[in-house]
Amino acid sequence: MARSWFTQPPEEHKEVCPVTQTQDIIAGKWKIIILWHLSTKTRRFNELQRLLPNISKGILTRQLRELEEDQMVHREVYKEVPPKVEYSLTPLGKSFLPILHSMGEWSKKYLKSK
Amino acid sequence: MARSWFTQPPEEHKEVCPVTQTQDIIAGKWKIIILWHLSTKTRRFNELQRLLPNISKGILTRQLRELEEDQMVHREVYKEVPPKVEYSLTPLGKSFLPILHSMGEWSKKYLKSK
DNA sequence: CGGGATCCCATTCGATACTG
DNA sequence: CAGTATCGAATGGGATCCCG
Repeated sequence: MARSWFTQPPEEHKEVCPVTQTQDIIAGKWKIIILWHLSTKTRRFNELQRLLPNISKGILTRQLRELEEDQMVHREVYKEVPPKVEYSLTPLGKSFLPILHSMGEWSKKYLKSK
Repeated sequence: MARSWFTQPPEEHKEVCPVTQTQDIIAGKWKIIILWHLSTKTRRFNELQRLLPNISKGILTRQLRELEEDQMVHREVYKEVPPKVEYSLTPLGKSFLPILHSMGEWSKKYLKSK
């Protein structure tokens, strides 16, 4: 889903639904799982890729860049050879963890695992 | 986003991330706003369409059907002429409202409105 | 009134090859 | 190691027409 605006009739009353704003941030296919894996510790790019076995580099990069744009994730580049890049949650990212947690609890409580 | 499974290497350790399961349910472009409009009261099809000015009938129907499949929304058909259909939240749908609310609060608290 | 069926389009995902 | 670039495939949204 694209970053969607919830617009009233054009030009009339543009308004953003706050819940939708939240939704947009975590809407990428892998974003939630990335946040989950970063919730406990800082991780390197390759580490994340191993944790997400079916993701390709390009996609992982894009998802991380978008989370970075939204200031959920911090990217720390070490100028070494070979390169080393570490990803971690920003304060904003950490502040979102309770919601992630409650989504998980809700799922386990109410959704029959299909 | 499609209903995505978080799979370990094929055939090896299929597992569904609970948080992702939750995400999948509300991932449709209009689902959150539909749930929002149903949170206070039962509404008819046309009423929902008026509340969501930029949605087409086909899409609204599809979003509602998917919410119904996921048992978030109940569809009550009155056998009248002209037809009358009412949508309301199921108990499952209602149980989700606190999360919707906390997503909204998080957004308003931490996200600078762009 | 409340849809279903169809077609089209934009976005996103994903595979592959290449690179500092 | 951690990317970038490119391209094709899949998904989901939207418009339009038809129907009981």
